[in-house]
Formats: sequence, C-alpha cells, structure tokens
Amino acid sequence: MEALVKVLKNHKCKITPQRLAVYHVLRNNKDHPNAEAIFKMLEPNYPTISLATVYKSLELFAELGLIQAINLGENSFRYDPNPKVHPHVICSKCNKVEDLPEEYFDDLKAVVAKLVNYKVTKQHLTFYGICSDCNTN
Amino acid sequence: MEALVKVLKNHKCKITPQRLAVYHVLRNNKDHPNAEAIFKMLEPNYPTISLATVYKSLELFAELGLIQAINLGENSFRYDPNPKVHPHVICSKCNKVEDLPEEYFDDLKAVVAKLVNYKVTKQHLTFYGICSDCNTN
DNA sequence: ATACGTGCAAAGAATTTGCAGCGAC
DNA sequence: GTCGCTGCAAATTCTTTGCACGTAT
Repeated sequence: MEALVKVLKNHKCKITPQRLAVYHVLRNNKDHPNAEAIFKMLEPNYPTISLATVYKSLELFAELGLIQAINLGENSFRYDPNPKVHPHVICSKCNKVEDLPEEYFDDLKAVVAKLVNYKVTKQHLTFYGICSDCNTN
Repeated sequence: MEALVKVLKNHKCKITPQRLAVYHVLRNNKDHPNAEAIFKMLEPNYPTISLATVYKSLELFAELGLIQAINLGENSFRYDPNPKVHPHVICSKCNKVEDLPEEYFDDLKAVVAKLVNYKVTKQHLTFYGICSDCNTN
C-alpha cells in the first residue's frame, strides 16, 4: 500500500484514487495483465475511470521504478508489479505468465559477452510451454 | 535465390518481382530490419511497390517457414531471414541486432522445466548491451 | 484465360495526446 | 487557489484488409 504513496509524494505526484486503484489491482494479480484487463477489473468499482488514465498511471509507475512493462511477443504489453527484470514462463494454452528466479540464469550474460564481445547489460528471457494444470486436463 | 522460388512453386504461389525483391533485400541485410526499413530499401528500384505488399510478402514467407518475424519489445516487428528461433543480442546504442548460436543455451529448457513443472517447448532469449563498435567510439 | 497478386486507400488495434474541467494539496 | 490529474475524443503508429486492375502461369 505504502511504497506507492511514499514514492508518489517524493516525486510530488498527486495521490489519486485512480492511481491507488490501478496499483493495487496489479499488485493483487498474478496473471501479468495488460492495460485493457486492468481497466476491466477496475470498471465495477470505478465506473468512470478511463483507459487513458490506466495507461497514464502505468506509465508513471514504470518511470518511477514501481512496476515494469513487459513484452512477450503478443500484440499488447503486460504489466508486472515486480520492477526488476526477471525471466518468465508463459503457458501457450491458458496464457498465464509465471515468474522465474533470476539466479539460475545469471551466468548467461558472461556467455554472450564472450561470444560477441558486447558489454551485456540486460537479458530478457521468456520460455513458452504447457503448464502442469493444462497438461493434465 | 532459389530456395524461395522452389518453395513458392511447391505452394502454387506466384513468383513476382516484388516477392523476389523483398526476400533478397532481407537476405542481404544483417540488421534484422522492420517492414518500413525493407520498404525504404526497395523504393529506389521499385518505385511503385507498396508497404502493404511488403507486409503481405513477409507474412507469406513466414507462413512458408522461409523467414521469421521477431518481436524485441520495440513498437514494430523485425524480420529475420533465418526461420529457426534463436537468441539475439541488440545494441542499445545503434539498435543493430545480431544472432547468437542456439547451442550455448540448449540446457535452459530443462532448467525451467524443473523449476516450474512446465513442458517447455520454446525459448525467446534476447540480450541487450553495447556492441564493440559503439563501445570504442 | 484465369486466378492470384498488387497497390491504393480505408479500416483496425494498441497506445498516446490535447484540452477543459475537477479535485488533491 | 493552484496546478496536476482525469476522462473524453481525436491523433498516431504499426499492421491488416477490401477491392479494382494488372500480370504470372
């Protein structure tokens, strides 16, 4: 609840019901929703909120390092309440996105740096497969 | 030159100057261009070609397994003359995209499968950094 | 000769922007 | 009271589609 308020205050951004709502919906959701999905989740309680406001809020939070926008090769961005870049697995059947711990993949940057002589700063790792739920059904 | 002609014939698709041109421009380019860039490269020699034709050709080639569309989190798709999914490094300064050999990253699927109990089928690995050219300048 | 492909312009989808009025400070 | 924020609608950007005409087979 309160990291958001603190950070907004520090940056002299107003604390509005819409911003609180967008942040909390994302926080309490494990699916890595896109802007449209967040908008739909908010509509029942905030019938006048607009999609533009959702986008503006998400953009602000990403700038402030509170969340991150992720691109999984779909047509729209998904949003992740964890601002740290980390690997994801996406189920090709139900489209659920799960997080993976970074530490298993830390040595890859060095492998790449050696292969191509780049100063590697970031890695985006996305795995696709069938989750255990979808696999048994 | 000729894998294209053979595959088009096999699928009873017409061999048009536009299709040949789109394919060759992509083949002879190392930057992993997007549709707009391909269109611009073609314009001098094909002043009447349209962007829609470029898109339609690229879509056809991708369906036929001749090339692949890749999404690196930018606003537009890039196209890769290599149809096999493989890792990429992108230079954050000059936006050049280079290929990486898959074999160094083959064991990752098993790591993920163990971590989350997915049947992992595909991995999209993209690394970001500064290339040696940009680093020295 | 007969589809199929081209190229224009218009449609679509996701996201961004302009701006008048409102509300947090 | 001020100025940033909201929410509407319009603009933008990338991509796709519809359709009349041209062209590869």
